[in-house]
Amino acid sequence: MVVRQLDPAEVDRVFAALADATRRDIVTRVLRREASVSTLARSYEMSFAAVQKHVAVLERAHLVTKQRHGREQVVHPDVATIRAAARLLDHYEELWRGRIDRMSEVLGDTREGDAP
Amino acid sequence: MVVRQLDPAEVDRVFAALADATRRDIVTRVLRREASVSTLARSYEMSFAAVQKHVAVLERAHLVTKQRHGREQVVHPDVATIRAAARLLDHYEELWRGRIDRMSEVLGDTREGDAP
DNA sequence: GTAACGTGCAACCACATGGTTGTACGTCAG
DNA sequence: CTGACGTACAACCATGTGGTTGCACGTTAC
Repeated sequence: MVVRQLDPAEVDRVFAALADATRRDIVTRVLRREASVSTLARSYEMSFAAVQKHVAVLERAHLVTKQRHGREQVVHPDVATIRAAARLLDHYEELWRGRIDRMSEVLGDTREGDAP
Repeated sequence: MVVRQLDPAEVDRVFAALADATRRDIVTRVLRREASVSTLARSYEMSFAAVQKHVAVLERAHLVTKQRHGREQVVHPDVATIRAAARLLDHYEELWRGRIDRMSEVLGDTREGDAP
């Protein structure tokens, strides 16, 4: 499967967006079922405007999209971006694996390496 | 394999730490080969103190550890945390998959669902 | 038409972040 | 011993972030 590549500035936005528990909760909620901004807002102990801002941050990071439906704005997840972020972290693990392999090579050690 | 669970506050710190290109570069560098703080500092167009702060942020997020070696402080990666973050994003994808399955069930649609 | 609802946006505030410079201290080389 | 190196830490500044309140505007319900 082809995963869209994110440029560094977009990676910044994605991880920054995920660095807040409320926003992560919004993502998990709309992954289960899309919801309007006001519906989401009722779930949290903060103002509507605050939730609106969180959704805007997620939208700028391309983690969610909004779709107008009458007077409501329905929030949908953008799984491609989540997948791209997951693959980036997987890539870090592969780097680590690569280092283990190089070390094993040097040491003449054929054991399957893993994190210490 | 068992992946250590991160509490929400730690997830905050991990993603916040990864939301900076310099810090991501530091992580990739020490994944390939551990390096002292001063060695890292020479690679970037900023002061030693700035790099030192970036390393401190990564350390607070448990993405790296420091190990004193003489007068040098050697930075090592903490792959367990990277793995935990990757698994968290994988979990989001599974939620999405779960929703697709529920939708398919309701619709009587047996096609393998994927992101639109 | 009117009232309530959902949204967008601006102004404001407290606080964290990313950078700087400067100072101090332990360690290693000569 | 002395000097250079690597580090730690504090003070400072500009900017971004997470929250608030208030207001304006389109949409739906009655």
